[in-house]
Amino acid sequence: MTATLADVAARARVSPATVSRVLNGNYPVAAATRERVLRAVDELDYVLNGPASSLAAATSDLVGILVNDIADPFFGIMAGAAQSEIGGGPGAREKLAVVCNTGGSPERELTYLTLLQRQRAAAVILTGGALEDPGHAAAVAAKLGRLAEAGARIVLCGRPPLVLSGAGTGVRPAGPVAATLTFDNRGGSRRLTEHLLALGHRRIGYVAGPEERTTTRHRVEGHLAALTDAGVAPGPLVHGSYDRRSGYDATLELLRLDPSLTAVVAANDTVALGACAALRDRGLSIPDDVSVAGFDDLPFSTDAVPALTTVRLPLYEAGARAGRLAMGKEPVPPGGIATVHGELMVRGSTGRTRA
Amino acid sequence: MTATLADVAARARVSPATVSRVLNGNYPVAAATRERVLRAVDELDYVLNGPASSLAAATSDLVGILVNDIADPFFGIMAGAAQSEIGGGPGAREKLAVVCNTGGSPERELTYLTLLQRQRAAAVILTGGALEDPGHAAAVAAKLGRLAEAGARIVLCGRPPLVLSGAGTGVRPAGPVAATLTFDNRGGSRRLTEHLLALGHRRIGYVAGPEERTTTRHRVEGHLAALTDAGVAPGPLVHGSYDRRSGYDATLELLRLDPSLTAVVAANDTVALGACAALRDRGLSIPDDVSVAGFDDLPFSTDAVPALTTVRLPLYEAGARAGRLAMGKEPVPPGGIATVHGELMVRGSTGRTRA
DNA sequence: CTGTTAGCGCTTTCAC
DNA sequence: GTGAAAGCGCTAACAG
Repeated sequence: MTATLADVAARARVSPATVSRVLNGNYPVAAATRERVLRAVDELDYVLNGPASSLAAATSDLVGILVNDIADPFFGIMAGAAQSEIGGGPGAREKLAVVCNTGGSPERELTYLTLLQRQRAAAVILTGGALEDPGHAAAVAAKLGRLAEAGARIVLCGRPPLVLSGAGTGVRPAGPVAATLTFDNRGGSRRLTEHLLALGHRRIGYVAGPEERTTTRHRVEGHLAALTDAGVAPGPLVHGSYDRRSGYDATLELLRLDPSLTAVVAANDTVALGACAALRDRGLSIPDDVSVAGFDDLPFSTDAVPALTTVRLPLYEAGARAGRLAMGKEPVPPGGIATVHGELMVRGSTGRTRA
Repeated sequence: MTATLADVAARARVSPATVSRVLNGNYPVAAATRERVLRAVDELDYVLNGPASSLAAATSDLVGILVNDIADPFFGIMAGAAQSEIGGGPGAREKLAVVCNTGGSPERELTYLTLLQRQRAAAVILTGGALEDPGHAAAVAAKLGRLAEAGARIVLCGRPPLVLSGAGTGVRPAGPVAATLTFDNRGGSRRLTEHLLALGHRRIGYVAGPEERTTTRHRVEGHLAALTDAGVAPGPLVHGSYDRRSGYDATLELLRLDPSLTAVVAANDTVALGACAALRDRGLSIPDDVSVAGFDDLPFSTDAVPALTTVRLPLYEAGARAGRLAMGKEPVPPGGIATVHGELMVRGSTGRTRA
C-alpha cells in the first residue's frame, strides 16, 4: 500500500542506499541524482518509515519533555519554548518534540520514562520540581541512567540537580544528566520575604505547595531564612496543591490560625490568586489589610487586581535553553549545572503595614 | 549492551516468540511459562524496543495530540484530559500520548502530521480552531487521509468538521476523520451578546481573535447574529491574537474608534483580561462604565476582579472524550460529529448600562 | 559518488 | 501451548 524506500529507489533508478543518503542528507550525493530521488519521493508521496529507520540506526528522532501539569502555564511556557528549539530545526533531521504530562504522579513519570526509553528517544527534558521520596528518586535516577546509556541526552529544567547515591567521594562523573538548569527558588523566595519585612510585616502566613516536592521545600526554606535573619518568628504555614482552589482554602485556614496576619506569601501565582479571592471574600482589602505575594510571574499576574508582587522566573528563556542543550546546540555549562535566578517584581499587591 | 527479546528468551528457556506473546498478552501462554518470562524480563531489566516492534507490527503505540498553543490553558486542559484517557490504560498495551505544539503555524501543523505519519502513529487528535486558508485545509485533509489509510484514528476536538472537497454528492463516507467534537462557538457567542443586549447595551465593541481562523469567525458570527436579531448596529471590531497584550491594545483601539462604548466582548478570557486592564488604565470602571465579557471560562476567570462573565466550554470533558474516541474506548457519535455546547456564566464584569 | 550486503529486534504465520 | 523461520523497511559498513 504505502510506498517504501525501495519503491523510490526503483523509480529514481538508484539503489536504496542512495535514497537513504539523500533523505538523511548526511552524505555526499550528486546533485542530479538527488534531484531525481527527490522527484520520485514527491511523486510517490513517500514518507520515511520512522520505526524502520530508528531500528536500523538504533536511535530515533523523538525528544520527550516531561511536565507535571500541562494545564499550568508554568509548564506550558517552558515546554513550548523547548519545543520551538527542537522541532523543525532547518538542516538537521527533523526531530519530534513531544510533551508528556505526568500530572505530578510518580508512577506516570516512570511510565513515561520507560515509554521514551522504549522508543529510543534521542533526548529527554524533565521540567519542574521533583518528588522528594528517596525510593522514587532512585528509580528515576536509574531510569535516566539507562536512557543515557542508550544514547539519550538528559536535561533537567527547573529541577534541582540529580543527587547521585552511593559514597559521596570527591570528584565523580556528572551521572546520566547532561545538563541541569536549576531555579534559584530559595534565593527568590528569600528576597520576596525580605521585601515584605522591609514593608514592616511581622505576621506573615505562608501557603506552601505540595509536600515532598523540591520546589515547595526550597521556597519555604528561602522564606524561613529571611525571617530568621530578621529575627522574626515564622507565621502559620499550610500545605496545598498548586491551584487556585488550594490557595483559597489554605488562606482561609491561615486566617483562622492567625487573624492578625498582615501578609500572605503563596507558593506560586496561581495559588496567590486563590489567596486574593479568599481575602476579598473575608472583606479584607489588598494590600491595605493584607499584602499578598506570588511566585513565577505568569502572564496573568500583571492583570490581577491589584497586580501581583511576585518573583519573575525566566521560564521561556530557560525552556529554550533546555531545548538547545537537549539538541546539543549549546555548550553544557561548567559542571553541568547552571542556576537560573528569579527577579523580584514589586507590584500593587504588597504594601506597608498600617501604622 | 541493552538486553533484547532474545536474551530474555534464552534466560527463560523459551523461544523469542513466546516472550513476545507474553509481553503482548494477546495470545494464550501457560501460566508457569509466563511467570518465568516475566521474571527474566525483570532480572534483565528488559525494555521492549519500540521501533523494532512497530516495524514488525506495522503500527506504533504513539498517539499525537496537536495543540495551537501549549502555554494556553485552553489547550493544556484539553490535552491533559485526553492524555489521561490514553496513557497508562491498564490492560491494553501502554500508549504514549504526546502533545505537539504547532504554535498556530500551518507549516508546523503539517510538519507534525508528517512526523506522526512517519512514526506510524496509532491515533492523532487535533484540537482547537483551524486555519481557514483553502490551500492549507486541503493539505491537512490530504495528510489526514494518508494517516487514516495507514491505520491512524483521527479525532477532531474543538474544531469544526473537515469539509471534504470534491463534488458534494449526497451520501459520502466520513472521510479520514473518525470523530469530530465541535464546539458551538456561534451559539455560545450569540447567547453572550444577547445577555449584553438584555442589560441595555447598544454600543458593543468586539475584540476578535486572529483572522482566518474558524474559532474567530464563528464567535464573531454569533455575536453579529444576536445584534442583527435585535436590530442593533454592530460596534467596532478589531482583530488580534489570543493573548492579553492583544486584548489590551485592541481595547484601546476600540475606545478610540468609539468612545461611547458601554461593553467590550473579547475573543476569549485571556484577551478579556487584557481588555479589563486597558479599561482600568483609561480610568473606566468595570462594569459601571464598561461591561466586559470573555469566552471559555478558564480557571482564572473567576478570580478576575470583577469576575468575568463568559461562556463556559467543558474543555476537560471534551478532551477526555476525544482521548477515549482516539482509543476506540467510546462509540463514535452518530454521523461522526458531536456538538459541544457552552454555558453562559454571568458574573460581575457585566452589568446594566447607566440609566 | 554509488551499489551490495548484512543485519537492527521484533511479530507472526505455520508447523508440531 | 510452544518453536522455527521469514520478513517488516531501513541504515551502515564495505567495496568499487
